[in-house]
Amino acid sequence: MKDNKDVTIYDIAKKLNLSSSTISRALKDHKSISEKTISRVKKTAQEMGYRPNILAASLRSKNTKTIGVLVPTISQPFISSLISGIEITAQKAGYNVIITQSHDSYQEEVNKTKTLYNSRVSGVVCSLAMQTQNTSHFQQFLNKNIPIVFVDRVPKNFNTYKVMINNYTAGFKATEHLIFKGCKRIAHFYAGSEFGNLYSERKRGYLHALKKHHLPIDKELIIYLNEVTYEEGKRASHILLDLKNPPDGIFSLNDTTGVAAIQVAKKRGIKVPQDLAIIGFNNDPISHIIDPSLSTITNPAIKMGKTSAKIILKHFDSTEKNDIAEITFLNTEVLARESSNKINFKIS
Amino acid sequence: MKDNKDVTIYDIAKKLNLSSSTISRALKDHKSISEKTISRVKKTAQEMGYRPNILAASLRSKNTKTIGVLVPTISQPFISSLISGIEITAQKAGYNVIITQSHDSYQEEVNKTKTLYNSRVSGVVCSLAMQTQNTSHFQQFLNKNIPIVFVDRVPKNFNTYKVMINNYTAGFKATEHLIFKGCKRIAHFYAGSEFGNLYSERKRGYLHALKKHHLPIDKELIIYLNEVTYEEGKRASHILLDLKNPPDGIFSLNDTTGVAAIQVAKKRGIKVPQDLAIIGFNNDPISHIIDPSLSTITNPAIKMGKTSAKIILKHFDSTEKNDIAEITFLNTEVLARESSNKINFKIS
DNA sequence: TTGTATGCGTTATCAC
DNA sequence: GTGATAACGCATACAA
Repeated sequence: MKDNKDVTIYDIAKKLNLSSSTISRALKDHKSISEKTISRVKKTAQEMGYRPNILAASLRSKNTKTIGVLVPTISQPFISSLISGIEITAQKAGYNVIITQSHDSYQEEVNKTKTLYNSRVSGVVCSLAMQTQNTSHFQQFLNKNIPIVFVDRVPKNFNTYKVMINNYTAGFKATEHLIFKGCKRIAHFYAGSEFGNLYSERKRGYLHALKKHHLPIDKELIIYLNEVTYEEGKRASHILLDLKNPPDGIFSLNDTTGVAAIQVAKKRGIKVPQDLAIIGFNNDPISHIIDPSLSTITNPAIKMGKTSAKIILKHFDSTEKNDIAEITFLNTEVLARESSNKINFKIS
Repeated sequence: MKDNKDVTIYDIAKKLNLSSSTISRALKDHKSISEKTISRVKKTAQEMGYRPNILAASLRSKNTKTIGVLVPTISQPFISSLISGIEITAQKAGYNVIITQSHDSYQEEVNKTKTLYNSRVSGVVCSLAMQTQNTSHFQQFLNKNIPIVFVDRVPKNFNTYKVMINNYTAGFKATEHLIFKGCKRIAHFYAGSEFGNLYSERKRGYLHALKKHHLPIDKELIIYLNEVTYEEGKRASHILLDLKNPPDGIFSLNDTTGVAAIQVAKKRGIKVPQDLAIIGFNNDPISHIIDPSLSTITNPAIKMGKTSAKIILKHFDSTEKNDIAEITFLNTEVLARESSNKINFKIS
């Protein structure tokens, strides 16, 4: 019950008539220590209730065994799954995970990088804030050879590890899916700057699919969202449905806004998918709860997290730091559900 | 670009012809240092690119300024919002947040407490695993005077800080809401052990509401879920609707299973809320996406997180550690939506 | 195989 | 108002 002093390697050393360095080595299964000593040391360490002081170890070895995570907001299905994946892999390897949020603000992102930097994290996993236009605030990590993995929302011009899906291909597949279902006038929600290339890549895929299938590109069908929120999704949907010539399909940049589109359509008496087919992105829980269920593109959040953590761990093991610009692409799939289930006539 | 050595207070001291202790004090606005020196020191610290080594500081002062978080799973709306709240408050006070998950396993929870303990966190925020039956693994924190705040899923017999809602009252209110809407046979989903009193408290409120309004308690309407998952919610719903005398209302322990109930009912051609009124718990995003929208009980996740962090911070400031068993109750409200919107005849 | 000595960068306790 | 010095607990280069 008392605020006992911690047992140190010196205490163990004294008890066993050994030196502190022998204890230190024995506890780490150092080669040069005899089996017998090792087991003796470990046993008494156990008995004395020794716990290593990782602070001292970190100070000495200049390695905190901590991965810093910087994301827009924790409380989004995709992000929280991502973090979950990071945590699982990191813990297995004996690494702790520190989390910080930028709340999609550039300034907060800059501040939080400083926090992580000062916390001397061993590595960083980051998904950029929507506002972020340049990434000079991440340079400090590279200067110290601290690996940084960008995930999902990755910067365009910054040579480092990246884990992502091919948003261009995904956007293409999503749009083509609607085309295969018979849509002729497909609208699109996008957002963000050209810098964070995620949404603009999806848009590029969208445009290419239209072109490939000889469908006209109508600028009034391409709506820019100021934020990727439910409210903005509703606003955009109303704009589309107010058009003289409304769309018969929507490829939305995510599920939240896709769901908003379904609800607006339903409220206005427009049938989904018969009059309006919709496909979202991410496979959030809401996408299969909404009625009709929302077709979507899978986005492997947990796997992204695990992969990001693994890359960081691998970086520590390898001595050659050449492949630091490695980009890992994970697979996505079209998840066809009710919201796009029109007559299926495939153009081939 | 180089792996430069970090600037230390010694470097600043040398440059200014001062002692390292003066630098240390100046950087912390120590009273006994002159204004002039303080500003001189801070300026050159800035210029030299000094960053404090919090590892060394932590080692010396035995304070990591870190809050450890231990939750079942990060990727649940309620939990991720909770963490978000913790992070916001902690960061403002200069504290970092380490996250760990128990995945609702008792053994993992024990392991993760050890991880946090060895990481020498300054305080702990924890929501218990479903399986957890005893809390002796948390005793180590109290022994070291490390404050621990249990939140949402709190233990029954463990004297420490707790932040929660009054689940009994909430369960009562939810049930009474259905009664006011005209339900006569109200079913209930519950789960967990008696130890984690959260669900059993809700059940207690449910039972009391029935009693108060002279409705019979029918055991076949009270279904135990092995897990609080969508699948279990579906299984339970089918059991209920297979009954000779099925219920006309369900109070579900959370929104996920409440949504499952709505979907099962719809699939079986049972009208919600006319034939079956349903109320959930938590106000998860899915609850207002489902059609008909799910009435629910609000559960202030972000506020719980912020409150938990504040309690820990307050604990550090206060010298008297008497009120360590303080329990904070946050408010909940009935959110009446479509799934319970039957004819409204109030019994008073 | 084990021991000795030193430093990691702070903070705190004296002393002046 | 400032300085010298000793911890904090561990890891490692160098000796033995």
